[in-house]
Parts: sequence; structure tokens; C-alpha cells
Amino acid sequence: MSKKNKPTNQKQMSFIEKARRAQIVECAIETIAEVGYTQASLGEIAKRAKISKGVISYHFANKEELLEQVAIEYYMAWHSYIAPRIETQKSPKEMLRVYIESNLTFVDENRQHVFAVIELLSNKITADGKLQFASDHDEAVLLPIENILTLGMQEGIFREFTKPSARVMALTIRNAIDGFTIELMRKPHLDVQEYTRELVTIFDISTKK
Amino acid sequence: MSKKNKPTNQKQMSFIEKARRAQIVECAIETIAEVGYTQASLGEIAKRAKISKGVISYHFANKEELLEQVAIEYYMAWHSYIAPRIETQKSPKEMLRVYIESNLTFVDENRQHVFAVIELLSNKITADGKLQFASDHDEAVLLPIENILTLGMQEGIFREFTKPSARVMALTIRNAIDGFTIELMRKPHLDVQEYTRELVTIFDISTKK
Amino acid sequence: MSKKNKPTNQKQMSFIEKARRAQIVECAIETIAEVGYTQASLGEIAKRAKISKGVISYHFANKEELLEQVAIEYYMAWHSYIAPRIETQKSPKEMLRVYIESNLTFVDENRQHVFAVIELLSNKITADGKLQFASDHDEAVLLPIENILTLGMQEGIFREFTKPSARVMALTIRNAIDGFTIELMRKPHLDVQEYTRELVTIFDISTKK
Amino acid sequence: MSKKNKPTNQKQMSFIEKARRAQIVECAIETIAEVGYTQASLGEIAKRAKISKGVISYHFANKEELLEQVAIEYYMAWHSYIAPRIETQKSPKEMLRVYIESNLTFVDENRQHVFAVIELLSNKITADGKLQFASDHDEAVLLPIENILTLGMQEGIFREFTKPSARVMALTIRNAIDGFTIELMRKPHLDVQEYTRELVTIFDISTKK
DNA sequence: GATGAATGAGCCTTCATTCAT
DNA sequence: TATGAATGAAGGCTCATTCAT
Repeated sequence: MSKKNKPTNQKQMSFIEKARRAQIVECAIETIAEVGYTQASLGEIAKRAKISKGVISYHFANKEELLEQVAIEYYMAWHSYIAPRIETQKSPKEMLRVYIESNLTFVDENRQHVFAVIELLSNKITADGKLQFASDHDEAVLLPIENILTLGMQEGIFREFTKPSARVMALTIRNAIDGFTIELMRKPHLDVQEYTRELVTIFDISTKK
Repeated sequence: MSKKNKPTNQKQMSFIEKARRAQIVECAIETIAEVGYTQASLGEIAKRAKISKGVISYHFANKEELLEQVAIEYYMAWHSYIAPRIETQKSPKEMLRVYIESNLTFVDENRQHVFAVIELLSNKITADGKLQFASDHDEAVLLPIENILTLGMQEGIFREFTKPSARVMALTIRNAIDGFTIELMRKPHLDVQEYTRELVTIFDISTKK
Repeated sequence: MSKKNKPTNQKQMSFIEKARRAQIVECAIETIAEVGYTQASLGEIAKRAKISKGVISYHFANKEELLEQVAIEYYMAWHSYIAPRIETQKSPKEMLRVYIESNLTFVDENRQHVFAVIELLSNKITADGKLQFASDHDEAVLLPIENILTLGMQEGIFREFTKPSARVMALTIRNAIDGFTIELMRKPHLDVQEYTRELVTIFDISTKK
Repeated sequence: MSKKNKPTNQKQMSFIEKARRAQIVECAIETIAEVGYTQASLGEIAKRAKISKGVISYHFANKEELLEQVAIEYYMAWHSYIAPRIETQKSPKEMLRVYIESNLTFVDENRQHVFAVIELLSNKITADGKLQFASDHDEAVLLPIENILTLGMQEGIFREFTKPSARVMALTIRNAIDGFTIELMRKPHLDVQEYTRELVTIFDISTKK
């Protein structure tokens, strides 16, 4: 898809290379979260990282690769935070609760990174080709919820869901989480625990048999 | 805040002035919806409007004012579509149903405009100063839902809501609608009626006493 | 081949548009001739034209279109200078003489433009895609000579030429002219008339029966 | 002229130093011949040589010195190929024939190196200071031809040549050879032997008494 | 009122060169 | 010696904005 071979192969990277990339990704996150996608130029990122603009180009094939890395690292962090917490739950009801709780906690504890990715995704909705990424992202994020819903239904704990209605339910849960994130961007002092409790309640009620 | 006096005062505008502004706003909506916020340069908008780039600058103090107008017109159209439909309902339960239904219908019937505003808001979340607008927007949009919830609670039809929990509920409903919009951008052939029914069900259940 | 539609259609251009383009092309010629292809950046060209860099981008889709225009204008000037002079000759021998003479005179009288195009072609030999142009250029330039040779042979004035040997002869004549141009770049005080006489003699002798 | 002392003095170079320089020069030739002067960055050369970019800077004061070396080695190879072949000829007529033949053979057998130098010279015609090199090159290359012409004239085998007319003749021969090279770059399957025969014929005729 | 023309800042990227290790 | 890392200048290009006509 891109002209150059992306040396995504992490094994080949030296320690210092990895460190620099990590640092730059970190600053990119910071910058995007603070000034927004549109204003987050390589120059701005470099300035905040106190490095020359060229350094970024040296470590990343282009801006896109950098942004992709921001998203990839986010997704990995998210997944490794959420997945184990859900897996240790026994009932689908508990799984759903933990899914909501751990997502909101994750957002709360990784505000900048999450904000940055929100910005990224927002700005890629219509951009050629990269719609793919946003779309992939969404499927990956939706699937676990749908699985929980299906499971709960099979176990007779949740109400009946057809396939489409499970999807709407999943989307609604996901939108509640993402919407919370945006609300948190606007109002950093939001009472996260309260919000979490409320969401758990709402979706506990609305999935109940 | 801006160098020029914004002639927001609509009374002073000649007929032709209003017509031109309307035409430009229309084209801006089209452009943003089709190519996305980032690609929607004044040049691109002008090209689609088959007018010179300068015309836009002539009628709008700057790009921001144009985009603001897109949002304002959206909000007015939205409000005049939604408000009367809700007002004719008697029970809060019906109000809520109609709120959801009419919002989704409005989105479905005004896709371009809604998509454009989604793009706009997405890209303005963090931008300096304009956080205000998005925020105002949200308050205006949230209030009616909160009112419905409060009313339903007072009438003993809805379950108990504290002030914060009413807000979370309202936000969740709003997020469901906005999230639906984004889903519709990605999948234009979505079954809107089915989605609507599901949402109504979800929030009917989750507000029930 | 390029993403944008080139508005090469000259009819659509306003007078001022044409004038500006002409001025910019003129400055591009000057710049390329004086500092060479590699150093002839848009910035340098703009500086010499005493205009902003953006003006060039405003009038030409990209650098390539500008350079192409330099080449096109050169070829048109060359053709309208050479063609009529040859056509008025009766014998192939005279045609050949006039071809050589008028080419060298043209070079002498349009030094900068010719130098610029030499630079252009030199730097496009290997560049992807644009090899085409250089190649087209060459065919267009070689054909008239081959025609003269063929004619002279048919009239029994020139010695026998097979098709390949006519081509080698044509190339040799063309190379002599282009080589003279380069020599003139290095030694501006070259005695052009003497050089012309000598070339005429050489190719008069070497085509004779 | 350059900041660093150029260690042109070959005596001082260690064996390994010489080997590295040779390897780099070799790769530079390859690169320039294949991708052209403009695309032949130090990075590209280093990549093909499978060495780090810094190595080149370590062994050559700057890019210019490297390119110069490419030219120097070319000239040496050329000279040691051509000179002995001419010297063994007795008559000027044969010398001229052999000059042309051996030049074309040399080009044919050293395509990459010759193409590279053509690229180099093309791009250095106007570049500051380096005009010198191209010029020196030319004198060195022209002189042998002029000597042959003078000799042939003195022996009464060639027609009369004044000093300037001998120079034009020499240039024309040289241009024929260089022009052939460029033609060969464009059309690698050119029949070199045929081309050679034709050139020999042309210049045999045009120098004859 | 409207336009085409012009501007200048900013963007991403490439690259020769320098330097610590 | 060799390397990877870093730099900073320059390049082509886009774009919101200004302005004379």
C-alpha cells in the first residue's frame, strides 16, 4: 500500500531505536491530546520532544507510520488491560460489568493516549484508505461485547438478542464508553466512579431478562 | 475576538447577501460531508460552489465563521424538527421514544448535514477556544433529554434519577444517537428502522421503573 | 497521467494569466540557464522573478508543468524558426546547409532558452516517465533530417543511405548541433559563423555522392 | 576550497582505505547509472553498497569528491583503453578509425560507468566551480583527435585543416561518440557494430583529401 | 458585490553532513 | 574504522487570507 517497505519488524530494531520511537510516539500522543489532530504537525511534536524535526523522519517512514504506531500501541495497551479482567469473570453479567468498569478505568488512567486516539479516529473517518483502520478497530472492539451478549443469552441470563439487535446493543455500549471519553476530555474533573456505576446500572438493566 | 466585526446581525443583511451565504454554507456542508474536514479547504468549497475563493472570504470573516454557520444552521434545523414532535407527546415514555425516533429519522434524512457537523465537532474538540462551541452545542442537546427524564421520574413512570445519574442517562442516549450517525457514515445501507426500534427498546427498558 | 486536469487549454486563460505564465517561464529559463537544473528551485525562480514562491504554484499545477512549458515553448520557437527556412530551399543539399545554419543561428540567438532546455533534457534522461518527453523530442527533431537525407538520395545528389545509416547520419548531424550548443555554453565567445561554416562543410562532404 | 584537506595523495592511503574507496566509487557508478544523478543520494549509494551512510563521508570529504573520483577513474580507464590502441596504428586514417571504433567499443563494454559519467557531466555543466572539471575533461579528450587530424594533414592524407577547423572537426567527432552514448542509454539494443561502421564511414569521408 | 491574483506561513519530506560511540 | 543517530537547511506544495480592480 505504501511505496516503502515498512520495517515494522520489531526484532531488527536496536535498543536505542526502540527507545527513540517510543519517546516520539509518547510526544505525539501528548501533542495530539493537547492541541488536537489538526495542529499536531511534525514540527510541533518535535518541538515538544525537544528534538529536530528530521529525527522523526529518521525513525518513521512518514507521518502516517507514526500515527499508526500511536494507534497500535493504544490498542495493545487497551487489549492487555481489558482482556484478562474479563476472562477471570464467570457470569456474562459480571463480564459486562467488568467490561464497562475496566474500560472507563483504562480511559481514566490513560487519558492522553485515549484522547489522542479519539482524535486520530475522528480525523480518519473519511480519509481515503484509512477508513479501513477505523473500521478494523471498531470490529475488534465490538466483537468482545457481542460475545458476552451471546453468551449471556445462551445461559438464559440476558434477554433475547437477535444478531442485529446484539450488534445495536454492543454499539450502544461502545458508544457510551467512547462518549464518556469525549465528555472526560471536556470536563476533566468528571466523577469517573459515579459515571461508571451509572453505566453499569443502565446496561445491567437493559440486558436483563 | 476576530479582527473584523462579524455581521452576525442578520437584520442588516441584504437579500442577496443572505442567499450567497446560504449557498456557500450549503456547499460547505456538501464538501465536508464528502471529503472530510481536513480536505475541505476554502478552495475546494469554492470549486464545488463554482464561485471564486475570494467570495467566501467576502461573505464570511474567516473560515471559522463559515463552519460555525454550518453548525448553527444544523442546530436550527435539528431543533425545529425535533422540538414540535416531542411537544405533542403526552407521556415522558412517549417523549423519549419520539426523541430517539425523530433524531434517527432526522439523521437519516439529513445525512450530509449531520455528517458534516460530526466532522466539524470531531475536529474542534481540542482546538483553542472552540471547545466552547462544542460544549454549548452539547448542553443544548442534552437538556431536552434531561427534562424528559426528570418529568418521567416526577410522574412516577421512570425509575429514580439523581441529577448526576440523569445526566449520565442523557449522555448515554445522546451518545447512542451520535454513535449511530457515525455508524451510518461507514455503512450507508444500515437498516435505520431496525436500529431505531432497538434503541427505543434499550432505553425504554433502562428507564423503566 | 497526473492527478489533476492540466488546463493546458490556452483558450481559457485570461490575458493576465498568460502574461504571468510567460513571465514565470521566462524567469525559469533564465534561472535554469544560469544556475543549472539542480539549483533551479521554485524559490530561486521566484526570487529572480521578484514574486512570491506561491505565485508559481498558483499559475502552474506543479514544477513539472512549468518545466514542461519551458520545453514546449522552446520547441515551438525552434520549429517556427527552422521549418520555414528549410521549406524555401529547393535542393536537399541546400536544405541540409540551411538546417545546420539556421539551427546554429537559432541557438546563438536564443542562448538562454536553448541552454535551459539542454539542462532540462540532460536531467530527464533517466527520470521515470519523463524519458518519454526526451524521446519524443528527439524523434521530432531527427525526422526532418532523415527526410532531407532520403530526398537527397532519391534525387541522386546524396550518396546511398540505408534506413539505419540515414539514422546514424541524422543523429550525427543532430549531435554536432547539440554538441555545439554545449560548447557555446562553455565558451560564449566562440566564433559561431566559423563553426557553422565548418559544420556545413563537414556534412556537405560526408553526404556527397 | 573545501574545509577538509582532501587526501588525494594516494600514497598515504592504506590498502583498506583504497579498497573501501574503490568499492564506494563502484557503487556510486552503479547507482548513478541506474537511477540517475538526481536520485543518486548518498543514502541510496550507501544502501546499494550495504554500508552506512557515514562511511562515505568518512572516506570522502564530501559528495563532490566522490563524484570527482567516479570521473577520474572513468577517465583513467578510458585513457588506458584508447591510447595503446591508437598508438599501434601507423596511418592517421587508421588512427581515426581505431579512435572511433575503440571509443564505441569502450562505451559498449563499460555502459554503466560511461552512463554515470554522462549523467555527472550533464549535471555539472553549469554548477559553480565544477565547470572546470567538465572543461578539463573535454580538452583532454579532444586533444588526441586534433593530433590525429594534424598528423593526417601533415602527411597529406587528410584535407586541409586550419586550427579552428580542426577543432570543429574534433568536436564533431567527439559529439558523435558522446551522442551515440546517450542514444545507447535510451536504446540498449542498438546495433553498436553497425553504428560504429557508419560513424567510421562518415568521418573517413569527411576528412579525406 | 465579485473576482482573480498574490501572499506568506506552514506542512511533510529529503538529504548532505556531523558526531559520539 | 565504522556506525547509527541527529541535525538543519532546503525543497515542493497547500492554503487561509488580503487586495486591487
